[in-house]
Parts: sequence; C-alpha cells; structure tokens
Amino acid sequence: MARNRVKLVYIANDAVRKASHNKRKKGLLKKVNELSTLCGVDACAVIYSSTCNSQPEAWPSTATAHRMLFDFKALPVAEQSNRTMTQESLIKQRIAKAEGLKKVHEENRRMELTQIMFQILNGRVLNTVKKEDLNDLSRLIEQNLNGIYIRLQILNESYVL
Amino acid sequence: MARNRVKLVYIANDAVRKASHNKRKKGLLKKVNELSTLCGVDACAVIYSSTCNSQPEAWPSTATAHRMLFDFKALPVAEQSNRTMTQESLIKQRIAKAEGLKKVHEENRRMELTQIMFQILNGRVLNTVKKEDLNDLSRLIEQNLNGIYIRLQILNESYVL
DNA sequence: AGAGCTATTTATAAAGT
DNA sequence: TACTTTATAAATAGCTC
Repeated sequence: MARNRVKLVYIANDAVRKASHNKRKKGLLKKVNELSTLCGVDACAVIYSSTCNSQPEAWPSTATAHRMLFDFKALPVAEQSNRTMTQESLIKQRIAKAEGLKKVHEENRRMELTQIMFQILNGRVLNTVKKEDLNDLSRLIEQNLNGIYIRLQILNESYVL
Repeated sequence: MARNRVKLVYIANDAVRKASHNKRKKGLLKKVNELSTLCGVDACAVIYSSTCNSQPEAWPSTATAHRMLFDFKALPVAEQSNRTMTQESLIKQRIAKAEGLKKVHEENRRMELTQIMFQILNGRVLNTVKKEDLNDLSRLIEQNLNGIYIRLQILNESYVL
C-alpha cells in the first residue's frame, strides 16, 4: 500500500523484503491488539523470522497467549463438546437449508472436523508428551506431514475394505 | 478507521461489535497472508470467537500451510533435553560423541518423536474419528498446520513459565 | 444479521537522510 | 542499514437497504 500498488509475490530484494517485514509485522500486531480489545476476543499472531532462528518473532502479548492457553485447557471433554457442536451444527444446517445455502453447511462441517482435529492434536498431546519434546514434536509434525496424510489414507482404506 | 476515529476500547453494542469483528477478522487474515507471501515467512493468527464455543475462528491461509510442507527451513534444535535417557540412547549418544558426530543422537531422537507422533495420530484417530470423516480430517490437518503449530508453541510457552 | 457504499482513518512503498 | 517523511493504497465505521 502506498506510492505503488504491490503485487502479492515474494519480494526478491533482500533489503526491501526485510523492511517490508518489519513494517508489516508491526502493523499486523497492532491489528491483532485492536481486534482483541475492540471485540473482546482472544487473538494472537505468530510470525516466524526469515532471518534468525525461526522462533516466533512476535506475540500480541504474553498475557493473551496465557489466557488463550487457559481457555484451551478448560475446554470441555470430547463427548461434551461434540454433543454441543452437533446441536449447534444442526441448527446452523437448518438455517442454511432455509436460506438455500450450502456455504454454511460446509463451513459448519469444517469447524466440526477442526474441533476434532485439535482435540486430537492438542489435548491428547498435552497429556501424552513430555514438555521437553513439544518443540521438536511440533517440528516433526510439519516435517512428516506427508507421512501423516498417507497413514490417514491407509486407515481410511482399511475402513472401506 | 473511517468516518469516525475509534477509541480503542471494548465495543459495548452487540451488533456493532460483531460487525467490527467480522470486518477486522477478514482484514487481519488478509494481512497475515500478505506478510507471509511477500516476505516468505511462516505466519499465522488465531482468533477466538466472541460468540460460539471458544474454538479458533480464523486461520492463516491454506497457501501458508502448503508452503510449510516444502520450503520449510529447519528449526534450530531446541535446548538439550534433560530427560532421562534410555540406556540404549545413552550408548548411542556416547558412540556418537566418540565419533565426533551429533547425527546419531539427532536421528535417534527423531525416531523416538516420530513414534510418539504416530501413536498419537493413529491410535487416537482410530478410536475417535468416524470413518467417513477420515478423508476430510487428513485434508484438514494439512490446511491447518499452522494452527497446530502455534498451539504447540503456546503449550510449550506455558511450560517454560 | 448481513451486503454494499463512501468518507475517513490507517498502513505502508518508495524516497530521502 | 536503519530511521523519517510523504504520497498513495487499503481498511473500515457508520450508513442504508
């Protein structure tokens, strides 16, 4: 934004890219804080540095992150939230049908599955994995994503057959 | 921003707050994508809904997640684990040290964590997820990789403090 | 409640220092 | 290379429907 319109592609020039990175990081964090404050919701953003170590460069605030963690821990157990979600799903679905829309239904399903996913990939992790392993584990999940995908495919196959 | 300058305080009016929430959420996600694309860094944002359940409302982009699959640059290895090692691990480590290599240790650790990861991502999935959801779930894991990662980071943070 | 529409504010690319 | 300035692009508050 400014002086020139900018194409949404990787900035090749190192100096320019870094400058843009700094400016935009600052702007983004400001936005996160604004949204959080104005609307009373928890929000955070993490940006990995292009240079240095790829530890998160920025948080909205430590306090927010911790609050998010607390909320997260306090999530109801699987059965409970699944039931709640299902009820909500049904309502949303009904609305969607009434309005002749498929969008809501799809979004709803995405949310459902997302919830399941996070129950698996966070809640379970918390109880299962030692703290020293979390960092490396997260990295590993990324690196082995293809493997995960394939295994899920295999599981799926086995069900089908 | 606009028409009137807005004070950075919680918006009391429900309708106004929700409208602002939607607009700003959209804007924020766009910014995350822009930063990510322009500067070639991994970035994500998580926003908790003010209404519904406290599941994250927003993600980084699918594109970001996909990029992480490819040009992901390795994180520096976290601090040395002070976890008590198995005897085999210790032996292997000693050998590695004697040879002046860290490779064996790292490989060993990677295998350990991989095993843990698959235990979580298979066993739990198998018991928890309905068969018809597996396909979509696996796709979702890809799409929301950043979300998973940030949460693991948050969990990690909490341990540190 | 949500979908457009400006008038404004805000963010920022490029240039200057 | 980093900070400051400034012209311009983008985001969005308050409307209207």
